[in-house]
Amino acid sequence: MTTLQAINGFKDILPDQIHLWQRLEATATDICRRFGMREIRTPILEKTELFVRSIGEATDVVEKEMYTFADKGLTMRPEATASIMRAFIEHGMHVQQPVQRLYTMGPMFRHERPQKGRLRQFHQFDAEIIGPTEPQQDAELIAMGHLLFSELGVKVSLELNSMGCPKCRPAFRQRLIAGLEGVQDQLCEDCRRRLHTNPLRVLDCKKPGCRALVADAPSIQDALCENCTSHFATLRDTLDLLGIPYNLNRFMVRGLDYYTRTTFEFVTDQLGAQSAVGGGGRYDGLIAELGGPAVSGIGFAIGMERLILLMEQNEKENSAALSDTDIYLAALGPEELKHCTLLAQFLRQQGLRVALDYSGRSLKAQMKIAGRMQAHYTLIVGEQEWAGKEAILRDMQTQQQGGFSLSGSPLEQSERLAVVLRAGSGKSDPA
RNA sequence: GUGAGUGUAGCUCAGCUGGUGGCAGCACCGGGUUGUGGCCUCGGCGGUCGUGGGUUCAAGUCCCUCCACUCACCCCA
Repeated sequence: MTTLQAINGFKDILPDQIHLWQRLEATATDICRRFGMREIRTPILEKTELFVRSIGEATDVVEKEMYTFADKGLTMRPEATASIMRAFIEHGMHVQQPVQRLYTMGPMFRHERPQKGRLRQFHQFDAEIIGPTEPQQDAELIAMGHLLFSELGVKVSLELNSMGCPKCRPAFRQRLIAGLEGVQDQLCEDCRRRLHTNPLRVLDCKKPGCRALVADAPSIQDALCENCTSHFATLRDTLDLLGIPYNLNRFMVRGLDYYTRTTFEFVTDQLGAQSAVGGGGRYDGLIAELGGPAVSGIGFAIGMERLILLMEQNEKENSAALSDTDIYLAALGPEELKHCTLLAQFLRQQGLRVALDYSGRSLKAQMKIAGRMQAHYTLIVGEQEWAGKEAILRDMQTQQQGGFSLSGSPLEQSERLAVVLRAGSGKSDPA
C-alpha cells in the first residue's frame, strides 16, 4: 500500500469517538476538583536518566520499551509519575505546600507490540498525592479512582497488596529466593532469570507451572515489618469504612521498581489479555532517590483507552452525537448567500451554533444538510423572500414555519433571530 | 523479539472444488416533490481484489516473497 497511514500502535481518535473522551476527561477533572487535586502538565520529552533512575534499570519498560533519542539522551515519557516528581523537585513545590495533590492526563509512549487495549501511544490519567505518609491517604486516593469508575458506569475490581519497605522487603526477598532455588529447574525460563534479577516478579508469572510452585511460597503480607503491617491494616480498615471492596492479592507485583508498601490495581476481565485498567501504589523513597526532599508519595494511573473500551460496552444506544446546530441558513442565490454569510457571522458572535452551505445546492439538498446537522431551525432565504424582505423561519421539529422580517441591519436581524432561537431551544429540549 | 490469524468500495461484508469483481447493506450525490429534511422509491458515484512474483488457456480464489493490520506470549495502564 503506497498511501500514507498512521504508524503501528499509534491511533487516530475520530470525531465519532470523541464524546467518550470528553466525558472521561470531564468526569475525571470534576472528581479531582472534589478531592482537592490540581492539574499539572509536564513535557512529553524528558532526559532518559529520569526514567532509568525512577522506574528502574532492570524493568521491562526501561530495558526494551522506551522511545529514546539515543544521540540526544532524551526519551518520550512512558509514564507520568517520574515527570511529576521531577517537576515537584525542580520547583521546590514541597516548600510551598507540605502536601501536593496533583493530576495530569496525556499521551505516554511505550514500544511494545500493540494488541487489544495496548498501544504504543496511549493516554493515562494520573493522580499523585505527595507528602503524607498516612495510610488513610492511600485509601482516599483509591476511593477517588473507585468513584471515577463508578461515575463512568464501569465495573472493575480492586486488587490490593503491600510490597513492604526497605526494612522488611530484603529479608522477604532472601526467603523467597531460598525457597524457589530448590525448585528452580521447574520454573519457566523467564522466571529462572528473574529469580536473581527481580525475584518478586516470579510471584505474578502467569504460567501454570510457575503458579503452582509459587502457591507454596511465603506471603509478603506475612513478612512485613511492624510499621508496614500497621500501615497495611489501617489502609484495609479505612477501605472497609468507606465501603470499598478489594481482594487481597499477595501475588500482585508491579513492574516499576519505585513502589513501596501499598500497591493496587483496578482490574477487569473484559479486555482480553489486558486485565489492568488502572494501577499504582506508594513510592516512599522515590523523591529522595531523585535528589529531592525525603517525602513520601502515592499515586496511580488509569489507561484511558482501556477505560474507554469498557465505557463503550455500556453504550448500548449509539450516541454518535453529531453536534446540534441552532440554525441552518439556506440561501438560494448569490445575493441571498452574501446576506446569510454576514448573518452567520453575527449569530456566531452571539454564541449560537450556525451552519450554512456555499455550494449553491438545491433547497432540498440544503434541508437535508440541516436535518443531518440536527438544526433546530432553518432560515430560508430565496428569491421571493429576498425580494419581499421576509425570510421563512422553519422549526425543524414541529415543521411549522413563519415569516422572519429582513428589515433593519443584518446585526439587528441577527439579534432578533437570536431571541427567537433562545426561546425556542428551551421548548424543544424536553422532546 | 516470538507465535497464530486476517487483508475485496469510505465502513460492514458476499464471492462454492480456479471460469467476466457484487442491481449486497450502510454512507455519499442526484431525481421523484416547478423552492422544503428525516420515511419511501428510482438512479448515480465509488475497486490497479494489500504488494511483487510464480503455476495455469484462465487467479479475488492455488503457491512463494514482502508489507500492513489483528490477536496472543512477554510486560504494563
